[in-house]
Amino acid sequence: MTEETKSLNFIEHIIEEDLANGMAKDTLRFRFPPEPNGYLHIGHTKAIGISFGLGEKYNAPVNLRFDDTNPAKEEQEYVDAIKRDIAWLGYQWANECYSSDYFQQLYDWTIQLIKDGKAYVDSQSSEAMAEQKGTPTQVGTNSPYRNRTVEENLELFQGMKDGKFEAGTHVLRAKIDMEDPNMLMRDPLMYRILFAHHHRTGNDWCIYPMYDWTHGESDYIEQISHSLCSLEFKPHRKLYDWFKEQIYDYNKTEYPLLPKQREFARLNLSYTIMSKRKLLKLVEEKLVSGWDDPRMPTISGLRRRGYTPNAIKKFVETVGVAKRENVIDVSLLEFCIREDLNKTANRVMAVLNPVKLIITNYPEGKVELLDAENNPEDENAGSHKVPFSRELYIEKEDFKEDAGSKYFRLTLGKEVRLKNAYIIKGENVVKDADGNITEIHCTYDVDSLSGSGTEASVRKVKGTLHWVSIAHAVQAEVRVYDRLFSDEAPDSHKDKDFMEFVNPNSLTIVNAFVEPYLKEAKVGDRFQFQRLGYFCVDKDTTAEKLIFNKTVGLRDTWAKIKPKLQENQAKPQQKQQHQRPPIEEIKQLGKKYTNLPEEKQQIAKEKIQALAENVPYEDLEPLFATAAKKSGTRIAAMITLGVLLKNGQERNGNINEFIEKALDDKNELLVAEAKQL
RNA sequence: UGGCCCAUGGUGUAACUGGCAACACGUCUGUUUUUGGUACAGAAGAGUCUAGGUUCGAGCCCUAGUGGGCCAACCA
Repeated sequence: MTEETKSLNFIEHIIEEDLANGMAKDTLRFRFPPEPNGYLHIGHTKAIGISFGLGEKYNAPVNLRFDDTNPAKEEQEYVDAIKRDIAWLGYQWANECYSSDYFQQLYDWTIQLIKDGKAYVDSQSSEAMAEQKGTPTQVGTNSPYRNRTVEENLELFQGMKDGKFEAGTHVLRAKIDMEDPNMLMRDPLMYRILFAHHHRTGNDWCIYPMYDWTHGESDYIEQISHSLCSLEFKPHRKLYDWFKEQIYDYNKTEYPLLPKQREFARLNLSYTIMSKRKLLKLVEEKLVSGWDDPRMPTISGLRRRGYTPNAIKKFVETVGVAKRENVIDVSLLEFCIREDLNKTANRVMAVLNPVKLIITNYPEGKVELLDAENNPEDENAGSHKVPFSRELYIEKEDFKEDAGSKYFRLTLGKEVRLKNAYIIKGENVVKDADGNITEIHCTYDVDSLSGSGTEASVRKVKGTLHWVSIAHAVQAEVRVYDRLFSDEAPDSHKDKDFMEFVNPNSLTIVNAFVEPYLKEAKVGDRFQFQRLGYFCVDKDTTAEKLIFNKTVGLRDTWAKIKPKLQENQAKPQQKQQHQRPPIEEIKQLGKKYTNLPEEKQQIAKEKIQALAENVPYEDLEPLFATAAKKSGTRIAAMITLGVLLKNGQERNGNINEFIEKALDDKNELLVAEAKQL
């Protein structure tokens, strides 16, 4: 058994506890309840991963339930997209459910509640009701309609259902407690009149149930054991429980299990937004090409960008589940996709920013078909042929006339390897009138062909370049993406709208040259463009035109070195430490002082003494009052005091008292320090 | 002038109350390499928001403070 015991997250702990307390494993059941009012994004992926992941872990069913109680915002397009995305991620739902399927049941229960005096029709304006609701710090007051008779309520509610009233004239409210500190308990709305076409129920209803009433009861009807949602629903839990307890009496034999709502922190990603409303705005204002624009953090966008379900799942697994607000660094997402693609994507060569390279000693008109390994990480990936000739394209970035020793690429008089081909040496350059390099001339070592086994072929050269034969190159459009927002948290600024941070340069279209092998590529195929990054074939590709999306770049150490080299010449600069006051550091050192082994204690003492040089007496004095038992802190204070006294601090009553008290202490270390003073 | 939730390296998540707090990403070194990728080896970086308390012993329990989040849609 090499099974590694992974630590459980808090939700798994809850489930394990429930199981331990006698809950039958086969009653476990979960659900993912999106509202079909937009596309799913990477944040939803966490919720999906949690509930579907739990389903897999416990072999329990997971329902996909569309929370479709607001016909004004919801559309079939979104239902289809949501199903497509979840299926693409590789999850299978047990049942496809719709809250709207429960409208009748919900209605029947509502009649019961009215009869039991637990709900009433209110006929005020929304403004009047809002006023009576109070505020978070102020209790509410009862509606004048709160005590309508059951008969009157029944009749009015029937009228609402029958379409006898205009929208906004009446609502149905639960009768709970207008003084509850939780505002959701102050007679929440259960139904409103809405003359709108519903994507499933058409015009059958003109009253629609509200979220709290619908969601919890949908869970109950489906007998969901654990209803998991994000943190902002925590206050709803009290209402969730209230409704479910009222209903329980009506149907306990049919629906014996009471679901349990638990909340986790939603996922936030740096440099992007996670709000369907805001994403919709980007779509509507055409800042992106649609919900599936590869720059969008939607699942559809990520898919089109070239992300894989595995990478996304790994990502969600890695970020974990907890209750504190978090912002995940995009670098983690990028790590996950690179890790996956590194193992699975075939290597090819493509030049995005070309400059002509002529091998002057290579015969004109000669073409060789060279072997190119598809994937060094996968022995079974095979290889393909790549044509080589006298005139090639290489990246402009890969040549420099005057290069320093840190530059491993092509320069005059030095040798580099052309990937899968020969070793070449830079000879000279041809420039246009403006001084731009138009051609690079080089010579090649005839015996150095990759894989030929000759002595020359195994010579070590500093750099390896990718290239493509001009005569054989296929033109392709490459869409290179930068982050959609320039700010780390675009929607977290009170004073600025997230739209202000939209990066105007998030898309760059490049006309690239790719090796002919790519002519066969199909929409969705993923490749590594050697030395550049991962790319996938976009759905806009036609028979005439190949289009690639850049998924993510390779890790680029050179990109990090380059600016440093320039910087070093520019400025000497000393680095700014984030400084905490020295007394704070002393307190910290002191806290653990007594637990340290002797050797480390000595080091800590020296540190304290050094820090003490910069401690003003006013900072130290409060520490004299440290509780007797916190001897570590007192020792640190004593050491500090020693330094201060040495530096001319005068003794006073407080100081003497502190020393006296220390001399009487049972901690020997403290006594020793005190004696020295 | 309320209620609820949260607080652990730069980021995210762990840690049965018990030995100088672990893992991943990120950062930095080095080795290998026909990708300045990958892989491998290693390093730096927190002493767990603060103050009290309980305990022989607290990141974990209690109290208070501080900081952050959520709650006043006929949205979900």
